[in-house]
Formats: sequence, structure tokens, C-alpha cells
Amino acid sequence: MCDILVPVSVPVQGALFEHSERRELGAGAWIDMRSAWVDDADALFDALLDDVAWRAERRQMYDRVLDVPRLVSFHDLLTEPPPNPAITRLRRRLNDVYAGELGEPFTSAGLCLYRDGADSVAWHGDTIGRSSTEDTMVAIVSLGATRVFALRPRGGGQSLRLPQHHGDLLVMGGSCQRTWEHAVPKTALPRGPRISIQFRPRDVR
DNA sequence: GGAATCCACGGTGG
DNA sequence: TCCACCGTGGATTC
Repeated sequence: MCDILVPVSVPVQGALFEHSERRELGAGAWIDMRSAWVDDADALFDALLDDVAWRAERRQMYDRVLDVPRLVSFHDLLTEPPPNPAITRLRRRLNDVYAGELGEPFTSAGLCLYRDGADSVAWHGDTIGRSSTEDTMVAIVSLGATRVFALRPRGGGQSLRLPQHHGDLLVMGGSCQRTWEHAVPKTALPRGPRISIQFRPRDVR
């Protein structure tokens, strides 16, 4: 792995919401990052671990049916109460800042539980609909163990590795979902559980 | 030696 | 009809 290590130069302190820490990725893609964005992240992590109805999914891949290497729980925030009221508060905070830029509010929360370093998600982009060419925004809150969030341009290029710590916020916007892919790679290093909350506009996973 | 990365594989569904 | 999607495991690279 030659790719390096991003936090490098990214100033993550200070007023994220002035967008002073926006990192432009090129071609209209950008990410915002903020560490320790979640208040009382310890309690939220513990509560979600217990309260969420985590689901294991299986997927046919080639000649086998495999367990998806993470647990998931999806919530449409417009039609059902979230598994924890803190999710509503986080959504409000995000909408206060981003709904204008987005043109519509975040309305859904997808939760993933990465139980250990063997849990992961492969390279993908979150597009709305299959053939859509429109940009969307995804906000990801991380709780629990630190895991690398990797980003790379579609079609190849240097990838970024962004360690996501307990309570961190990462927002991907602009063309990011179309022109970049992201992943949470497996790691052989010892890792405890991590929960991610992905806020999206509309009912997409 | 160990960890990370790359790549091929093909059924599914939009 | 077509093609993007995605998890694994072996090979390769770091």
C-alpha cells in the first residue's frame, strides 16, 4: 500500500461549517471532515449497539451465497422514529448546514455495524438510482473503533486513506459519488466494533 | 513475514 | 438488452 495517508494536511479543527476545511478532490467533488463532531459519542455508540435491530444480509456472489461482511439497519426518517433520538438531532444539525447546498434535506439514515477488522465494504459510489447522473450528498458519522475510510477516483488514481475516529463526521458532496468510489477495507489489525451512520437525501442505500 | 492491494470471477436487477 | 454492482481469495506488492 503505497497510498498515503491523508490527514496529512487537512486541518480538521475549527469551524467546519464555514467550509474552511472543505477538501476539493477535483472534478467538482469535495469532502468536509470534522473530528469529534458528535456530543456524547460514547453513550450513543453503546445505545445503538443495543437498540438497533441489526440485520445480517446474504448475497449471491458467483457460485456461493455469502454473508455481507457487516450488519445493517436502514431507516426512513420521514416515516418512522429512528432507533435513537440522537439520530434526529444529528440529522437536524446536518440539515441546518447542508440542506441549502443540497437543495433538499437528509431524510434517511443507514446504519452499518462493522464488528471487527474482517467486516468491510467494497469499493462503491452511492448514486441515487442506477443511471442517475445527478449529484448527491452523503454524511457519515463514525462511532467506536477507528477504521480507514478510503476514497479513490473512478478510473484509477491515487487513493486517499482517511482514518475515521470515534465521533467524527465526513461529508461527501458535489460529484463525489459519481467521480469517486469509497470503501472501508478489511484489516488484519485488531479492531473493535465500529458503527457508521450514513445520512442521505431520499431512500437510497 | 505480515499486511495491504489488485484482480477475476458471474448472477442480479434496474 | 445491457451493464454496474459487489465479496472473496489468490497473487502480487509494499
